[in-house]
Amino acid sequence: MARPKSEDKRNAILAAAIQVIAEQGVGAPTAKIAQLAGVAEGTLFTYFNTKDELLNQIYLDLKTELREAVSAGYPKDEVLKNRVRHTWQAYVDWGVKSPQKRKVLAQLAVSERISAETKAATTRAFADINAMVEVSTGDGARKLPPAFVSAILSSLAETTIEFMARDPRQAKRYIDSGFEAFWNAVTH
Amino acid sequence: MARPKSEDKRNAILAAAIQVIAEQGVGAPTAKIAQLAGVAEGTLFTYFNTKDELLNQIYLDLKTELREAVSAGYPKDEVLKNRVRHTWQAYVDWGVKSPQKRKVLAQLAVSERISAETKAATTRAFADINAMVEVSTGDGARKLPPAFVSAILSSLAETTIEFMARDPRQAKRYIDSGFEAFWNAVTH
Amino acid sequence: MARPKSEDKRNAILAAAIQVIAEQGVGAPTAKIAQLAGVAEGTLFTYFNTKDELLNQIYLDLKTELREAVSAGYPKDEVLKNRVRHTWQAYVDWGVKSPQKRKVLAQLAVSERISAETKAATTRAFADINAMVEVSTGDGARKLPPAFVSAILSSLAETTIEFMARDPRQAKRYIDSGFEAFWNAVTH
Amino acid sequence: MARPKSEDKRNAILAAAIQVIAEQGVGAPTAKIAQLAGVAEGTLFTYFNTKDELLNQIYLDLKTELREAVSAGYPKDEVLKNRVRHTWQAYVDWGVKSPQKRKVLAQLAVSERISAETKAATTRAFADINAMVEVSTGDGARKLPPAFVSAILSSLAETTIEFMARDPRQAKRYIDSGFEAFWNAVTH
DNA sequence: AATGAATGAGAATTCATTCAT
DNA sequence: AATGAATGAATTCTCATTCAT
Repeated sequence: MARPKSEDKRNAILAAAIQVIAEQGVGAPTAKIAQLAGVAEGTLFTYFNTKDELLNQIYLDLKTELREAVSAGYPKDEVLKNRVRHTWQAYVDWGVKSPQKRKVLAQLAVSERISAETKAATTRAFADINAMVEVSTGDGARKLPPAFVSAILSSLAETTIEFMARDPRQAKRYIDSGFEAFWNAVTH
Repeated sequence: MARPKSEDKRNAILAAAIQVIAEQGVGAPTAKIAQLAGVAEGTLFTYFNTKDELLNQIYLDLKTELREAVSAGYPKDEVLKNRVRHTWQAYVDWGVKSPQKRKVLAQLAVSERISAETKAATTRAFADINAMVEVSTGDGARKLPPAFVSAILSSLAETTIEFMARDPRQAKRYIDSGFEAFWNAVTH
Repeated sequence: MARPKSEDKRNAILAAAIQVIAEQGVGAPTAKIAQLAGVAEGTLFTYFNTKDELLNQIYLDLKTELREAVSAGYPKDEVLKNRVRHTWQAYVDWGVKSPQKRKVLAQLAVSERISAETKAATTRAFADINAMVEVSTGDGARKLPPAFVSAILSSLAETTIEFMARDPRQAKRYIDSGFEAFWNAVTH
Repeated sequence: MARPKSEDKRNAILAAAIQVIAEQGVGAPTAKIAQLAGVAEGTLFTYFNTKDELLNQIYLDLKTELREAVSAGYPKDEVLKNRVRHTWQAYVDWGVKSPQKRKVLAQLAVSERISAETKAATTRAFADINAMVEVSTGDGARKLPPAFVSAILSSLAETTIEFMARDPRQAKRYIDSGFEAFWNAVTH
């Protein structure tokens, strides 16, 4: 059996697309992506039927990667705040480490080319994170909807990452202050 | 001396561009913008030399509009928390009222077509808001850089706006919770 | 009576057109010509109905100017060779002095925008020069058609002008050698 | 490995361009060229990156073709005058046979779109012809620079070709008279 | 008559996608 | 499956000319 399509090539295309889109935006030509991936222009289309399909796949992949980064090593036996802090740390670490991927995700998120279906799929994928967050913060007096808490975490983490990138010497300060801000935001 | 350039036409082009870009993204054709504005394709270019110039102008305009919305009616004699709350309210109100403009701003912000100069100009324009925020929150124990506080305000407001749009019946709840979250984030 | 149209403006447009076309070719925009002439874009068209009309006028003007330069001061009492030499000298002098006009004439001559009528008119205008040339060289043994002799004069003069422009220090040598070449070409 | 670029198509584009430019000038649309060549509009640009590149290639090709026409069958064992006559004849024959190519060459020569590099390349290519001319005429009393002699040959040949085209019945007479004129011009 | 904004038909490219090899 | 040439619709911008002022 087996599909002779090479997983390597597929990955090369995805990686090349991320790089080129980070530099040139969503309008980056498929030809340039193929070139950087080391495959022919037409080959790209044997792996992805359309450019939109490629774009959606990237979105999905990056969201999944982030989700996994955030989930990995979750210290389920630590006290509440430490567990949340772990999530925070993982999110920010991933963002700092992957500026291109972050940029691409931002571009795709606002582009009109990510289908509702793709968005729904990522939402589903993040459901367990939401759940975790719910547990984490759910016993406070004020009840914030878990999706809202998640969104706050994301947006504060993104903001924090940006300031860390802009001023790397203060990175430690930002990541700590950012977390305290988040913690206070959702627990008080 | 011939007919003067019409401020109306210029505004029509800007408005049309915002609408079309909100729908189709930054790649929206100038032809469609002109059509919606009710002018000939070529006319667009008597008001804006290039599409990029138009895009930068829109970015500047929208940022300015937001800034003014946020500044208007600032209750300088109120107690601290009320003043900040006013800013919050104004930001969120503007966002809720202007979903297209918000979308366009998001697209432009991540696009590669906004020049460094334009970005610098908006940063300068927002300087006084940062200053205001600094006063507002500056006497707390933890000192967050005012630009960071501003950024937190923006990101939490954006998040709040999105949830309000998604679930309008809970709008009041979100705007209040969002503010409390922000307030706790930056004052504790 | 009187046409309030300003002869000055008309001339300014013609002069500007020559300059701009010398630099940018026949495709030079009328807007740029108008600008250099110091008139509005539309004004150009009150003096010349179409761009082609302007082009044809320039062609006619320059040909006339050349013809007049060549005719002026014709020493009809000199011996044959001196009379011809005078013509030669006048042609070359004009060309050396008017590189832009020469360039424009060359561009227009090969362009498809000069009407047959315009060409015929210049041919007519040059008829007396041909006649003069005929007299000049007509008593030789070999009879070359006078139009051919004229054309040979032009082409050798053009060639000479080019070499003079390219290597101004040898200018004197070229103009003399060029004339001898022409004289030998048509009299032997 | 996919279909290779077709030399035929490339040549068809060049030929079509020559024809269309001869008719409409250098401003002829690439779309029309492509159409006449029987290829899609976009295909033209897989063979030539820009219109200017196409134009420069045509210039180079035509100059080369002329050079080869002039060099072919050079009778190096004939007496001096016969050798020069052969060159003359070849030049004029080519011109008479290729009115469109001649026209295009004339248009390109005065257009601003032929790069200095391209011009230099053609000058180099013609160096051996100049050399040949130098030998041919170099033992005369008056020494004309060989480049000047070459230029005189070209310009007289062009003039001759024009008169032959205008009055084909006298063609033989013109080509002979033209040659004698040239010969006398440069040897006396 | 003078002005310069308005017009819209092109113009040269670009680019996702198809298809012959 | 892989290649890259071929396609032609779409895009931004230009420009001669018209027209309101």
